[in-house]
Amino acid sequence: MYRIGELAKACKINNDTLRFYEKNGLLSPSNRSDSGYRLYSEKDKEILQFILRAKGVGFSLAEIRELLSIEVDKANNACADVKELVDAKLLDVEQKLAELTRFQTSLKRLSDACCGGEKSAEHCTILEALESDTSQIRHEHHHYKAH
Amino acid sequence: MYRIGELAKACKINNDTLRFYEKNGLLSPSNRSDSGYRLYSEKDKEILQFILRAKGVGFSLAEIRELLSIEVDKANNACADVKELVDAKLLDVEQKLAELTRFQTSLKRLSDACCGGEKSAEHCTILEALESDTSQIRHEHHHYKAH
DNA sequence: ATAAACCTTTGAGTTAAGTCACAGGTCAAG
DNA sequence: CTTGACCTGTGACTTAACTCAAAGGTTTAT
Ligand SMILES: [Zn+2]
Ligand SMILES: [Zn+2]
Ligand SMILES: [Zn+2]
Ligand SMILES: [Zn+2]
Repeated sequence: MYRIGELAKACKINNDTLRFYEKNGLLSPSNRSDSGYRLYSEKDKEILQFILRAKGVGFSLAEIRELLSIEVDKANNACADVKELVDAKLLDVEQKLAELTRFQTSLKRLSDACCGGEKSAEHCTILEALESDTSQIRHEHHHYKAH
Repeated sequence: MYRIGELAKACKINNDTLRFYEKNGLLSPSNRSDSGYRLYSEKDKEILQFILRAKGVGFSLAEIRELLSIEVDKANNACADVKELVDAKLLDVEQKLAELTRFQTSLKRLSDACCGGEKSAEHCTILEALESDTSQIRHEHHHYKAH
């Protein structure tokens, strides 16, 4: 049996995180000591590691709660159920990737068009691009590489 | 001069968003009517569009505040200052991309290893991977493509 | 003149995943 | 027997970017 600080240290998380997971229905200690201290079993530790691994591949706590509810009753759940959760998350991640990739492309274009020199920003192509309607950025900078 | 609702509608945002931007030092209307209504000028509208475009390439409001402070005093700022903001954001975006890509890789590997069938999840490779220490996922699923 | 649509301010709620502060109880060592 | 490390519960705070509610004043149209 681990006390809260022992388990937290072993898994490199904060004691409060463990209390937080308990409050949010992810992991409750199997026992309490006479004086009310939380006592976690090996099995509890395994569940915690499950949670941390799931976090490590991008699952939110709400999603992990779903995974856990399947975990504890594998017999009455199908592979399909598990895979569905993974595939939904994958879609989610890919949508975020798509948005970030758009940001990256735009930012790169902005950065590349700007000379980055020490003279006045009065004609900086980045500011011009943000001021104007066009989403296209002119790659000719009238003081490009010059200043 | 636009009243708040007119400008909001023209730019497809919520009235409250405009009030929020004002409270947060991003955009204050140039005028008020006798009865206290906000009155936005064409110039104000352009600043709002600047803000929305900057949001569109991924900048946070705090970052946009910095961009705006350069915008209003271009003469005393250099291209370098602007480019620095863009490059910092680019780095930021690329770090987030890296993390999401790691998630994507892991999730794909998990998904690919699971048969997704309708039989019991008792031996689902996804759950096994999350239960076990190994970050490697065995691609042999003892009921892979079978069930 | 009255209803509808619009505006004002203030302040609270939302989401996610914790983190921290407080006041006090418990346990082991010396 | 006292110190220090640990534990308890409750509840407030954090970040970001809004969004909504309430109570009331203004404008416009009919
Ligand atoms: Zn330049
Ligand atoms: Zn520039
Ligand atoms: Zn299967
Ligand atoms: Zn499976």
